[in-house]
Amino acid sequence: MAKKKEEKVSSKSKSSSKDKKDKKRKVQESPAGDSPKKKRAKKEDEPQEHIWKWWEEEALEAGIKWRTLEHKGPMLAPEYVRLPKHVKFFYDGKPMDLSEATEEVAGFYARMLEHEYTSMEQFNKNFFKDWKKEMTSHERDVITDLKKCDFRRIAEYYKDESEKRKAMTKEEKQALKAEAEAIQNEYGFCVVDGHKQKIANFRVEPPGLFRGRGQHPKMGKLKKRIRAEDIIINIGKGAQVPKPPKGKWKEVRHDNTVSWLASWTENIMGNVKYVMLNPSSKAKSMKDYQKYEKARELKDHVDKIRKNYSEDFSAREMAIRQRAVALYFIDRLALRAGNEKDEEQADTVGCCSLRLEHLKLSVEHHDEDLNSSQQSIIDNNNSINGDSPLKKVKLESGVQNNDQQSPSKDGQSSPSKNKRYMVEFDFLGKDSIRYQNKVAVEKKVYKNLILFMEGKSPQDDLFDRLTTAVLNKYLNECMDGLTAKVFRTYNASKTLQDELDKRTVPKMTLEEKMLAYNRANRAVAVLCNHQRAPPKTHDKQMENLESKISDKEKALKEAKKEFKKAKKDKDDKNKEKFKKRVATLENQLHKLEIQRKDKSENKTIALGTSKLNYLDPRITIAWCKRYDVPIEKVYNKTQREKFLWAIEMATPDYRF
DNA sequence: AAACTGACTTAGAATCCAGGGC
DNA sequence: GCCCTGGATTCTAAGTCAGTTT
Repeated sequence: MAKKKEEKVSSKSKSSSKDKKDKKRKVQESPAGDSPKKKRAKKEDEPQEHIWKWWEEEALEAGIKWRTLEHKGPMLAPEYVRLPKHVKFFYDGKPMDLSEATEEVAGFYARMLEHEYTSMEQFNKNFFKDWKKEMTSHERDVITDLKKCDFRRIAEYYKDESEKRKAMTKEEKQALKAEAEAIQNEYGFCVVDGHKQKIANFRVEPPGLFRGRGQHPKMGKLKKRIRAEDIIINIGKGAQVPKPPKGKWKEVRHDNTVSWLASWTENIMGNVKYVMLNPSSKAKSMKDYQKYEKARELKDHVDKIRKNYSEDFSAREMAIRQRAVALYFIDRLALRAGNEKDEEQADTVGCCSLRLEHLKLSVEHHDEDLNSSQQSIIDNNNSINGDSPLKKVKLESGVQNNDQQSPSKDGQSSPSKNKRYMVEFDFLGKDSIRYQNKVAVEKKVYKNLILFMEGKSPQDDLFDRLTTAVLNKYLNECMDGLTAKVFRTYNASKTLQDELDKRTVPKMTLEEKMLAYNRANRAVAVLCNHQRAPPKTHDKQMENLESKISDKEKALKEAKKEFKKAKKDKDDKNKEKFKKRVATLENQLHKLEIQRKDKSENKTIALGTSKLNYLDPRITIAWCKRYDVPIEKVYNKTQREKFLWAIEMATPDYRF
């Protein structure tokens, strides 16, 4: 199947690039194909009418993002529709009519009533304060206590509405779908340098209550409605400027050094928000490609860089030692750079912003025992070219690096003592995701950490002489364009490549190959600490699987019995029959068991983020081609669109 | 050199929806 | 044919990092 796609996209024709008007349509791909158009009613086939083979074109000059740009502007959020008269808000037990603005904001809160946000003090405090600002002076006089507010009727109303939507007839749903499609076609695309490109987010964010992650000081604040007057349109000089549905744009500009189509400033954090292109677009794809090329470039420099920072562990200047140790963490543990943050944001950290309270040091005295080194860093570091990232040590909760960990055999150790210098990290990182990891580090690193901590309090910065700017400036001297985040990309992709090499054997079944792939992917997700809340249904899902498995086991047992019986009876016909059945059942059971492993190992690990942002897609595609795994097995439609450039470029022997 | 601003990538949760099992 | 589950998609917050301003 992967074949078909290849042909469609294939660019063997050197002539290339002028095939702009390439009208070739999926529908007529194979006149011989015996499935004419019976699938009409089905979802329209992949709409690749035209593929922009930008990789065969000459690049635009540095800093220029486009030559021409046309679009219809963003779609504004629908106007607020008032509640029916009978849907009442109650204050202190009594129904109360609200002004339009007050009612709208009440509705935002009502819709979140089920959510635990509404039980958080900070959220309620912020909400109430902002809500009051929307009230008339009369309302403000009456409504003085959030606890006396009863939003339940409003919440019910919205719930009913969404139930109604779900219960609509087929025709109604169809109509709605058609409408959505029309909107997508109208606003969802733009034209860049003559090529139609999909837009990622053509709808401006609707008003609502701000939901920060973690302990966000601004949670619950009112996110204001964005009007045309707030929006800057960026568009080609010659292009027709879209008309706002109401009012005027804040500004129309023609800046081809940026890639966004529209922008506005959001009122909570004061950040600029942008309308940008979809990942499948040339602009995004090319950046993606360059990102991985940059990471590959690091391969040629990383040995030197590691040697340098190891030497810098003993530098005279404290700032340099700090830089070295921070870099060591970034490199070996795939930590993020860690910019400073202010009090207006959740308290989270990355490498450079670590505080003393985020790490604990300890020395462990181990009997000489090579087995126990399975997850320590030491073996990596002590060997001259230990070049794989440090693995996590299992802490209380984590789902860890799965199968083949040979349990270390205690006891048979020699009496010689072996000191291990341990650092235990525990901090909240991006999105307030907890990073917990205990690793053995080099002695020099350990001694430096003690030095950096001397005379400080827990809330003080570990690296007080270091900022991300300083670090990145240094990195840029090591290699052109090198920054802290390149290490994450590099280590992630390298890990995938190594793990796939290690885990795949040609004779594996497709399912086994997929398990191997997922495990390789998982190793990366663990490295990068990509977590997710365990799906609410996880336990039930596991139960379901278990019962399927035990059913299958029963059936298998039964079949085996029958087989034996037939054999004894010399009943050749049945013998054959049950032999076959046993084989299929065994096969099915095996698949189920693989599924079980996969699912349970995935409980709290999110594979998507690394797949989408850290793993050079060419590694995956080459693996697919080499081991005859259909690309559809690893990448869904959206992902195939995003990685089209890689599908096109990667040969079976591609290596990161 | 610190603070600020802007542009862009990376992130997990929420919501949507299709297709497999009954 | 209907319902439920789980993957796909959407959403937007939260990072990184460079350039500019103070």
